Amino acid sequence: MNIGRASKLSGVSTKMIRYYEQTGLIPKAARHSSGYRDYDDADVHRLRFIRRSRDLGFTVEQIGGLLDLWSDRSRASSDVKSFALGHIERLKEKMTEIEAMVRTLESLADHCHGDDRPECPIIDGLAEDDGDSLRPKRREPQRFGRPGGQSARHHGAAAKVTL
Amino acid sequence: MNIGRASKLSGVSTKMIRYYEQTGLIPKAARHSSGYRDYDDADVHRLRFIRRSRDLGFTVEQIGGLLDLWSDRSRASSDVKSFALGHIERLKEKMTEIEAMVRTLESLADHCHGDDRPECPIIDGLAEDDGDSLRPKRREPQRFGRPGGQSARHHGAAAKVTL
DNA sequence: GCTTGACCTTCCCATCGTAGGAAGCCGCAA
DNA sequence: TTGCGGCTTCCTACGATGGGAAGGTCAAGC
Repeated sequence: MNIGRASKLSGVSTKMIRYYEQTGLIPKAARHSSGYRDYDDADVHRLRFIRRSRDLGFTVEQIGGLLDLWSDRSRASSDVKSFALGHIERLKEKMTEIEAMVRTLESLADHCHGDDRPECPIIDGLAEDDGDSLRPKRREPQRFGRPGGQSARHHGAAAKVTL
Repeated sequence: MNIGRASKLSGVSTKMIRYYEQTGLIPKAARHSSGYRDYDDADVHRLRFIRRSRDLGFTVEQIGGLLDLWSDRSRASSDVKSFALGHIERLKEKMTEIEAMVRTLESLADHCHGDDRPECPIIDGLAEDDGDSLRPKRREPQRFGRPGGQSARHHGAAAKVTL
């Protein structure tokens, strides 16, 4: 079958199929005499595998590993499982980062009247001229030296999350 | 001050400072006679604002909007608030997507023995040859026609999340 | 003075996954 | 034969970031 058919059956765009071939994720497709790529059911099956893996957040590189695990009939299921668990961990880290952003933003938004006046704690929070924490807004003048409790640096500045 | 100093004070890399200037997010910096860029405290302040906004997951384009809101002294706080709330919504969507991935992966991993035998429901789930749902794995042969309850399509295939 | 090293400049390239488009060939049907 | 839709390759872009090369500048130490 042609690439368009394989694309429809697998849910992977033709652009991506060619890209995966080019980068070596999948082997070079057979060719008709016309030069058209030719795919069979096994190819489509693999493309589906790839699409599902992408849907689960694996990078293309990781999918290379998954494909190896798939075709390696003698590998242990523990190999796959640790791969998956590692990925789950990474996903959870992302969630934690985003969660921190949401919490920070919500705490800022909570204090914003959201009316037609210009004063706005959200913008003020972003514009604050102290260090990295944009949170508890300890605006009281005198308290220098580290306070006793749990105040500072609760969830300041998460790492990159690539939205 | 030079760009390196501004970078250290703001937490924005020199590369990024030049990039922000180039793309118009920040105005072109003043120059010394030597050609070196020259920054003042207000510039650093703005860079901090940008960095904090990035840390909260805003795109550079959105930060352009935030900077406008910041400098527009007559804008309503509701403008800022809706901006922020919209962003919070987008972040929560991302979280939901990632959450779905995690749930799917965990349900697959839960059924994987993770020992030295090769059988692995995780790989099998990715390789399944039916539609898009990679879940309840209703492998029983005979049950055609849609089953009664809540079975299929629970959380198959989230959209792009750009990990 | 001159050297050295840290800092600055611009310009180009790579990343990652995906998409758009141009120019041109192929296949099939009317 | 014409025409259209599909296929080919090649180039471009995105968004944010970093790496690095080739060369100019500055300040400190001799």
